[in-house]
Amino acid sequence: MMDEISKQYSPKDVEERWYKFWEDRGFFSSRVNWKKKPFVVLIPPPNVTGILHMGHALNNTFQDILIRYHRMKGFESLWMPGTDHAGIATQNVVEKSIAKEGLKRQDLGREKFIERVWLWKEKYGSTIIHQLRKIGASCDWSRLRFTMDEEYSKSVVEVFLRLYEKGLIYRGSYIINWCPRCHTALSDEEAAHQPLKGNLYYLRYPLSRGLPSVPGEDLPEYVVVATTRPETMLGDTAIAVNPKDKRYKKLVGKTVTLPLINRQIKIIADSMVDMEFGTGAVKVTPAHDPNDYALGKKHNLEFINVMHPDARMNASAGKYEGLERFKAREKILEDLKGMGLLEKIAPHELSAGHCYRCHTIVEPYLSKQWFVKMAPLAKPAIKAVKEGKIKFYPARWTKVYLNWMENIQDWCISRQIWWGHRLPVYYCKGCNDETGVIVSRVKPKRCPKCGSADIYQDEDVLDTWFSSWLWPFATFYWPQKGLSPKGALCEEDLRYFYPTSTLVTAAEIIFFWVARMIMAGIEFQGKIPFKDIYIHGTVRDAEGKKMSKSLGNSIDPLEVIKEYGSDALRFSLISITAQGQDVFLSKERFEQGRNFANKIWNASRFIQMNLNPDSVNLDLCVFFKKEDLSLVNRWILSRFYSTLSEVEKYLDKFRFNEAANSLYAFFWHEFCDWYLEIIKPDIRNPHNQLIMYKILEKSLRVMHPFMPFITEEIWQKFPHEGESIMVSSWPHLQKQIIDKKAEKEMSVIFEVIACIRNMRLALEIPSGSLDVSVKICPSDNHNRILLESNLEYIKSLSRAPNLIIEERYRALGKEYVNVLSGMHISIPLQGLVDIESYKVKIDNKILKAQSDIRAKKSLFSNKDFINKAPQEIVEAEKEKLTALEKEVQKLRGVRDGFKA
RNA sequence: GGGCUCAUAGCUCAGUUGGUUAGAGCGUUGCGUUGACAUCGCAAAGGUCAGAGGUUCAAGUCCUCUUGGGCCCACCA
Repeated sequence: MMDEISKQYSPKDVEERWYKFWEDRGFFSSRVNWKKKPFVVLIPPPNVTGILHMGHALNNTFQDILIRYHRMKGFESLWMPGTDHAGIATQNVVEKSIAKEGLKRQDLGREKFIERVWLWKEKYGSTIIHQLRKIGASCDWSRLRFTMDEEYSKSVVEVFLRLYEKGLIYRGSYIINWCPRCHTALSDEEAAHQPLKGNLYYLRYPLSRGLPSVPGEDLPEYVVVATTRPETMLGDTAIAVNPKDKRYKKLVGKTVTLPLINRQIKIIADSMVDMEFGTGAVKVTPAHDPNDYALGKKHNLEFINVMHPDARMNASAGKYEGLERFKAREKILEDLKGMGLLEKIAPHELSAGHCYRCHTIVEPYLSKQWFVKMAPLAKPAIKAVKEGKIKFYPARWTKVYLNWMENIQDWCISRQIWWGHRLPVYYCKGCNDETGVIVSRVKPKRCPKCGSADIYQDEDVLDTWFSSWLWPFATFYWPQKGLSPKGALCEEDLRYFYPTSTLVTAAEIIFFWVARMIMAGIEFQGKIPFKDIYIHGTVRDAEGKKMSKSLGNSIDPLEVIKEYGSDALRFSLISITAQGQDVFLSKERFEQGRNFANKIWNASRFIQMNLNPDSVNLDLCVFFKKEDLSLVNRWILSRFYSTLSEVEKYLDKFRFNEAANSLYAFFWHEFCDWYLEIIKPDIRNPHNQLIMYKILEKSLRVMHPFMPFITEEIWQKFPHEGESIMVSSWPHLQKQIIDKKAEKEMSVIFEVIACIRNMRLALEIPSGSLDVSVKICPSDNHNRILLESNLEYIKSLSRAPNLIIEERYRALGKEYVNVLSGMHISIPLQGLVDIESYKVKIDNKILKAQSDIRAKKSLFSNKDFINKAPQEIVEAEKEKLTALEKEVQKLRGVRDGFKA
């Protein structure tokens, strides 16, 4: 007995129930099974602070489709879930939360503050994990990992040590991106440059007097430099000009007096200076600009840091000490102006790095940080992609990746925040700064060099990405051996599931994450971490702006699920997202998915109401051959398998939208609109019963990865084998059932029906009594038999019960005729309509056909076409031409018939 | 400065290795339906594929340039 299907599909009643069912039965979890091939997807771990947005919904739907598809195809399918501790982001959130109690993190102290972060994480950190369940994500939750797990941290420490021992990690003072609000260093990737409207300030630096002067030498009173950041002038230790610059030739080696500070600074020459820009003379501030830093090193200049970590001016700034940097800028300009040393101000478009967390303008800042030497790691990672071992979809991202990798800069990995992996670096107070550095897995009791026990750990933590780049193998507990805390054998898991299969992510994190995972995978596992990388687009609003909470233009996926259902959300997102293109979303776009879900629901309901379950209990295929099936049954089977083949082809190429649209068109417009309508009058026929059921059941399985909930709900109500559609097998592609001849024949029938419908509309004939005659050439047995043997439903679908098939043209007097595939379709006019207007219509048709004929003929008059084009194209064109010529002939006959 | 990407129906977009009749969803218009579904069905209208040149027997598709959007990278003070 089948459960009845209710009239309305109501997603919220079913989604939660099935999700729980799947999870309770353990369908999401996977274990090493050497008899099966693994298929592994690593979730891009969302931040613990994250809440589900459309980008996640899109990203995770792609992954879930891949995972469910491969699971059904018989792979040991593992979707590894987890969250990222997101150092700065999380610290900021918790700082805000304690601020409500009037506390700063410094009030609590490091240890207490970290405790609070963990408490926060326990309470809110799995929000997004719960939300992912709402969209149906079939992650193996039993393997859930967190980048700050105790075990995960062991991987991080191990990696740090190995790189350090290899000489790939070093400490040094360099200009880094400093966020004055977060009080930490940032990597170059974390300080994205954004255009900024600013000014170019032209400052006069007076030439110092009392210098060795050559008699008769005509020296200017001052040198003018141009700068966008005048406040840094307090740290200037030189002026640089291009050695080729004639304007300044005689000034090289001379000294100027730095205004406001009255420091004597030299004019140096360096080819790095662009003569075209500004005045051709550059102020050099080695402690506040990366270029100036390089100049400073090269020319042995002094490095004067003029700011505190919070971007207030420090003691080196003289009387400006204590002023915030932009306040100091104003004051300095004012003072220079007063002294007549501000020559001019010109508007200037510039770009400045912004903190990726708080969007504060970063300060290029000289400080001592830890770095990873990247070039040696990049080398094999470049090779792997160039050799095609790792492929990007769409391929264009390959170039982006290679370009970055080939110009890779060292990676600043130390952060001056509290939440994160502490550097496994210790210092001995007994030794000096250089020799007292100890890198160790555990805190050493004594200094190995001097034996002192006075040892302390580095205060810094590692960049968050320094843990996430290990995700492909740290999630399998590398480098641990033996049983994992979750009871699996670590090495075995790693050996079986690594390398993973497909990574699905957005372009924004190719540098942050994807490239670094490739480097870490090759370095620490000796193997690439994944084979395919599918890069999908960004979700934008209808205006094309990136959807984000701060812009207030986001559509909450959970709201969409509430209103339309999870399957509708998934299907809509997938079907409108072309490979690698951005998606422009508005809420109405989810109606398409909702409507499709409803269509599936109602078609199933209809089938259930008309299905005798006994008729499908036996595998009736045994009892009849394909040839015994009616044309329409052979046709729908063929269309199903053609569609299946397309879906597989598209999924294998990550063309999800094409796969979704194939399914949509097949199920709705072929199965529902044509097939079910055709078999309706004869629905109890055992063949129809069986095929109808089979097509529905198999379609549900193919649609399941896209729309997991509704397919499960319906599948369970029909006769089925197994516990759940999600662990049923993917339909086997039976190519021999694809029947192009049946598809061709059905398309002739569809054309005839559509033609009659159109003629009826044109003549405005109400339903019911319509005399139609289809006249077929006596030699055309094929079409005659085709139409005669399918006459019943041609009549009913064209609502022309009096339809007759005739072998010869019989004059009906006045008639309206269409010519189609060599057939005359004719409706007697019964003197009701204006013949002249139909003559005009026919004349127009003749004209159109004649112009087509001319186009074809010119094609054939071209010898190159006949000689160079492939034979089958030429043949096809010939056929089209003869068909057109026949049509014109017949149309003429019809038109002339009117005259009779 | 270098690179990527987009421009196709009123709107939002598909269109894979070039093949001659360029598709979908929404919208519009007309018709229809008393038991699968109005969250429906049948139809229609609507496109010189941004512009110019080139390659080719054949170009929405490949190449060059132009125009106009979007994005990324880069040390121009």
